[in-house]
Amino acid sequence: MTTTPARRVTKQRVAIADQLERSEAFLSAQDLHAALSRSGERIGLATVYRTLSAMATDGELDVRRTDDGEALYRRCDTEGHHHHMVCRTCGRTVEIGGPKLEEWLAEVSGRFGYVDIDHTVEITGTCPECAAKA
Amino acid sequence: MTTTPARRVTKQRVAIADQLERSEAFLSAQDLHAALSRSGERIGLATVYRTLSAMATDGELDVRRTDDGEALYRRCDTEGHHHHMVCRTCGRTVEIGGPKLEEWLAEVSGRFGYVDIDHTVEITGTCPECAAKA
DNA sequence: GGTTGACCTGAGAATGGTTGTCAATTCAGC
DNA sequence: GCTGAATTGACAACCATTCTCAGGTCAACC
Ligand SMILES: [Mn+2]
Ligand SMILES: [Mn+2]
Ligand SMILES: [Zn+2]
Ligand SMILES: [Zn+2]
Repeated sequence: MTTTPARRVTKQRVAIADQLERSEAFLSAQDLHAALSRSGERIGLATVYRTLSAMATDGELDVRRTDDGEALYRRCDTEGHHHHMVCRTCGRTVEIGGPKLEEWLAEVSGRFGYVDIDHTVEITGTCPECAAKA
Repeated sequence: MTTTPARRVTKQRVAIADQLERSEAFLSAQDLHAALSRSGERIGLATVYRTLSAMATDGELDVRRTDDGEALYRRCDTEGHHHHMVCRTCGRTVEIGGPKLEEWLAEVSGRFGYVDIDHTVEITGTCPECAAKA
């Protein structure tokens, strides 16, 4: 029985959640902090990091990692297990799931005797809009 | 026609390659440097980073990222496109590929009009040996 | 086996994202 | 309103990784 710590609704958290709500793409903590500063919100960088981390833990956000290790966050619209297909140009993201992938996983893991399987799938491509502009 | 820079065989690179050769698991640059120091090899940390990076670029190594962004390297036994199933306990890794996954990718990306698709799949589980010990 | 020069090394400084510190502030229940 | 735990933010600390550059080393060619 872990005592769940009380969660407060602060001006900062609302501002961060709003910003995430209106973004279709994945954003870094630094990105978000810069955007908030630009729009007049004066929020500490540490608070942004803390809030993003907490929201991710609560499943409200998806996390992704840049090739050089930077963490990117985006609101998660889908409940339950799923994956993402991200546009490498504009960041537009589609949430994806499907039994075919899971079947393949079960088959492959079974073949080698691996159990208690976890997996992450990252798909990157160019979205229709960006492809049209090219 | 980019002039390929000459590659030299130095004591340091041999030591690093050897260490990688005898490891079944993914290792970080720091891990590797520590292991080399322990076995008497006195190699600069910067050299380890440079060498791993170069080998990865040449396709001799696979790279993986920890959840907190640390880069892990392992010798790659397979030529061409493939994925990995890693034991979360001992690091033992199986190289995996298959048309079923690629078919699924083609179908999904096509459905949303995404083109020029790239993807990474990370599978984590418990290998038969480690499962037996549990 | 000696010369030569591009390549390579390593100690230390610098970088940059992220987390820790802690006094001051702010929610939220009473 | 009062009160205390939760939260904030300026700043320091962390830590993996990269940069710098003076000195060392490989390999080709005599
Ligand atoms: Mn999602
Ligand atoms: Mn491989
Ligand atoms: Zn796009
Ligand atoms: Zn194992």
